[in-house]
Amino acid sequence: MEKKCRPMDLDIKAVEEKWKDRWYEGGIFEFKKQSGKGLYSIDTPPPTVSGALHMGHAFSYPHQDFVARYRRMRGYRVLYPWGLDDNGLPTERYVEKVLGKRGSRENLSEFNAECFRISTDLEKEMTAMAMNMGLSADFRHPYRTVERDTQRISQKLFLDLLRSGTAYRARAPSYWCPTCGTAISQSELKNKTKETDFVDIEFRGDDGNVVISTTRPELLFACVAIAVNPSDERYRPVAGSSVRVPMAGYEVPVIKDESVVMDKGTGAEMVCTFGDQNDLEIWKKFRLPLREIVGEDGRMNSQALFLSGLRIGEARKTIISRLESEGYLKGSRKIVHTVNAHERCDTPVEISISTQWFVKSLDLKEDLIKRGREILWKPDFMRIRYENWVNGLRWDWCISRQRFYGIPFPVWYCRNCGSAVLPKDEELPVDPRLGSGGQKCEKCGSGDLVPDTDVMDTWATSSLTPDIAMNRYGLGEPEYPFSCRFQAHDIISTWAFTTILRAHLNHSGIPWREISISGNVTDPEGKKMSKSKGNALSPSQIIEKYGSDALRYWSASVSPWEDVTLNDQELVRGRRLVVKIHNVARLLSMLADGKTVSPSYESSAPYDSWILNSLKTVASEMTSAMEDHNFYRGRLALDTFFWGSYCDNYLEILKSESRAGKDPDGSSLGVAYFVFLNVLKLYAPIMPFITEEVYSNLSVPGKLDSLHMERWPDMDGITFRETDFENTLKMIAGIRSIRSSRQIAPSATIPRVAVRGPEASIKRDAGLVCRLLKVDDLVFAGSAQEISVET
RNA sequence: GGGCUCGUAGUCUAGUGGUUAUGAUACCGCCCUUACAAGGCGGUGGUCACCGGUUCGAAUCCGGUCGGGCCCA
Repeated sequence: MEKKCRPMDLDIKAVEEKWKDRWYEGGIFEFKKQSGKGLYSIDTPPPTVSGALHMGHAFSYPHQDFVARYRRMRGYRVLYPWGLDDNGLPTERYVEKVLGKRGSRENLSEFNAECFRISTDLEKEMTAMAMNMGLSADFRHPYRTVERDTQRISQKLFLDLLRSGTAYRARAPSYWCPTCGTAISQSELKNKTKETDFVDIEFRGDDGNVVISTTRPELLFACVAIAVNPSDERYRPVAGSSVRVPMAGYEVPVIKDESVVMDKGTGAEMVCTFGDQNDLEIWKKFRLPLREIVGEDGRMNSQALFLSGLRIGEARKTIISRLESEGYLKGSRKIVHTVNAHERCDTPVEISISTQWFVKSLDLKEDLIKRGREILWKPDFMRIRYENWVNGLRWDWCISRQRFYGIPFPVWYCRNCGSAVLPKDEELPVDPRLGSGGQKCEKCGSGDLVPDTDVMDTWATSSLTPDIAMNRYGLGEPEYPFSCRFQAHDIISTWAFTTILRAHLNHSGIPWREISISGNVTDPEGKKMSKSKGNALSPSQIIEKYGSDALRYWSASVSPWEDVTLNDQELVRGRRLVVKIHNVARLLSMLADGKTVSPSYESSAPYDSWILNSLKTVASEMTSAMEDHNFYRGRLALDTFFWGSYCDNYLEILKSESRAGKDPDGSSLGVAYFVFLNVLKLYAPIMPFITEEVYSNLSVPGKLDSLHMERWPDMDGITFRETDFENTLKMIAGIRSIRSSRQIAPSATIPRVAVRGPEASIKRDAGLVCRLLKVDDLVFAGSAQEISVET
């Protein structure tokens, strides 16, 4: 069935385009450095430059913007930076995908130039999308994590860590991704469930044999011990003896350790360097020797005997068949288990020994938890997740990556004496890979230097976003810490953690006074939205269909830390609200009949007192919701007030009274304008476009260039006349209900209505109700506490 | 397996011990009414996941079970 549509005189898209251009070209959201109090600084998440902005951004970015706009209206100087995270593995992999080739050290400058060019193009798109969302960030002064300034800061703060001894270079175990050919950190891992062979291998010894179970038979020649549980009776005879590694001709001890699970496989396991985290723990605890058999390229090396040169998967097949033919294989079954994989490429990671840069964090657990508690977490339970992560740390933070496109380590090594050679701070940034710049070794004076060829982990730089933003906007240590960090809960263990760590190490403080956590976006089935699942919608599709204000309205449809479902209910409602606000403005201007109206709250009419007091309540609810970052709570209260009270009742009454000549001096119209102007201000942070448009057309004196420069409504100091109007509203509802159930058309009059209830209210507003609802005769039918209506 | 968290009409959601559980959306009925049919008015729709406990009283507090999400092993 087709709906009849009146032509719409509101072009939402054109309105949004118009204001976007004016705001950003007029630079009204530019940060102006000033001394004095009242700075509100936001540490924003610079999106990773590895693809377009997605619904996760569209959900959480408006939250920062609500707060930025709210704080601005409260008179704060708001620092709301716009940054892009465009160095490191994610961008590099994106570029490799676009170009269809791999980066390499041979043509480093060329490859990095390509990375820069391609990411610059993508960043233009990303910034345009952020503007489409109506963010009030300072887009004129964006920062990039790959630019020279950032490199200088990142290198400088790294050198500070080096000089204070909290950054160190060591040959130590770290996670290694064979596909990306680089070390990675604990936080870059993800779980992957995998079906694999769980095989039993016999180790023979003079004091008896042991059959172990393993999922990593290809690491047989990296075996350095057999471990059994101390309370396992089955292995009492062999515990403490030595057994021979099959086909390898060397012996390993049978050791006892509580960590061995007795009912997993045969209850005996082989300890390899390194099959998993547990191997590493046992290796450290028993000071076992090291046998490295997997090379950096993911192939087995010469220590792996006849497996040499094979990839891990091939080596596994080969060793299983050899063990079988030689009679060492005692059993095999398929199991599904979880392995650690690299989040960027899905490859199961290895643990291997290599020389890497680390930042101390294991020794700092207590300090880091203390720092976490100095910060106000919104909501507080997210702090628990942070503390769980800190308590569960098992590695210092490995920050070096054997990749190309990133911030280089500002370090050379003297070929003569081996000591590290560092640049002076004023020489930064440097790229040692491109030459030495004439440095000499301080110890021996040699100029024969080799560069450090690694680049920093992307988090090593994005953990410095407050420092980067301060530098960009000309602020310094007095402005540290920032007021608030906004980020999603899935990166508490990466971004929040590393930023708190760097603040502790580099500033001996906290990075921000508050952290505000947001949730993820799920599809209507509750699944996390992601490109790989094919369930992702793009923000531009949503904006195209519903408008940016509606998108923002949706993003205020749950508590921000909750995961939100993308369904169209709130988007539909948001767009309707845009239209509604527009139409209210039209009605008011019709009632004003071309005149300028001074908003005022001087009126003695009961309905005016009622709406003014309701406004005061809703304004204070909205304020407290904004302070708590619970935007939905505020939005809900405002919706109910605006649509339910103001539009559906107050304006209907005003219209009817005004036409009946009951507002001769226009004092009620002044109240209507006063309330509407305040509604616009209260909606302004959430729906900046339509409110700005309507404000700009409103015929009231004393307007500013932009609604967003107005002061936030604060009515605590105003006392409005108290009048009971609830009974009148109940009369109206009762009569409307009668009209509807008897199917009386709006244009038809009702001859007679009888009302019971409080006499004073009924008699006072009988005329108003009759005019509003086309009732000829409203009679008082007797006193009662509650209003009841009959014909 | 552990930590955190969520579970309320078809769908989304409000509600931190007290009337008959809040709105929205969807659906149904009436209506183009001089702001608004992208609308108005009215209405149907709920075992507040389940089990037990505390209490005069529980969606709410406590314990357990089941199911979803995130993080970790």
